[in-house]
Amino acid sequence: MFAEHTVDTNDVTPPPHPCETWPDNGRGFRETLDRIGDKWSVLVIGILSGGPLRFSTLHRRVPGISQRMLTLTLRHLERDGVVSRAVYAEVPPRVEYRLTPLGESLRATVHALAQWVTDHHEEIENARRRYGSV
Amino acid sequence: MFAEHTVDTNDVTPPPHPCETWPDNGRGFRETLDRIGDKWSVLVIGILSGGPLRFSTLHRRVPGISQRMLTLTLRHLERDGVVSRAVYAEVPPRVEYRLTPLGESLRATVHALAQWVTDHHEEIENARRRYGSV
DNA sequence: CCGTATCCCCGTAGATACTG
DNA sequence: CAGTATCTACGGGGATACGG
Repeated sequence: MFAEHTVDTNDVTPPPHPCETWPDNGRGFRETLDRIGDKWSVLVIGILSGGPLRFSTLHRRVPGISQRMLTLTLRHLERDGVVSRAVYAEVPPRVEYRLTPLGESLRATVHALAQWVTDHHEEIENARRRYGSV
Repeated sequence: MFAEHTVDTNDVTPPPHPCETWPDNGRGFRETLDRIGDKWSVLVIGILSGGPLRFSTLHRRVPGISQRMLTLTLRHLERDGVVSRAVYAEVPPRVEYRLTPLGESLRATVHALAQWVTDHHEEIENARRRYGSV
């Protein structure tokens, strides 16, 4: 997938590219990436990686998400096999969401992404200010 | 960041919170994530991680992107300090894009993401089929 | 070759109100 | 509590045509 190419700058030997074996040159990649790369999925996955949570708790922990979007996001993640949904026949009703094994396998990556964003948030802010108004 | 703890089945007792290191409880995270998490950025970053490329080459390598969206994506990445743009006064004109050091620091994460998607693409497809039509 | 400028569509997402 | 239902808007993004 991502091309094999040598960089002229110094000794930057890039780590081996994992994506050479892609069937349709990235379309499938994009398609799947859209699933976990939409507006809320990564955040929800990250929060659920701390353990199972019920709907309302999740709603409180995802800042700014609407009830509707949380529902939709969870449905999509459930459909894609990343999140599982358990309904407990109680009063009051209780629904718990948790990561499936597939979802768990995303933990490290999501955390890495979150870490990067955390580490470089300021840097990006500064770059944007330097760039001026766009 | 996202909590690493294990949760018992009832979440009555407040568990150690994810996102503790974020100033505004995740909003900044989402804000920054939107930048690199839009429709094309991750793909462009991944492809540029193979080395500098000119516009037309990039255009060919990002399957399905329109000229307009490639331009916009590159501008945003440039603004955020992830990509740099070099214009060479030649005939025919040549413009090269490459990752900045900040962009390079994203390489591992982007590749991890790409790897995950590659590894689990099929699995997700299957899950979606099992789930039925939505 | 490397873009900008326009037009326009349609999906995403918010607000609000209502149910099991 | 845990969702649906509906209505609406906003803007992302494609198609196309044109400029440097």
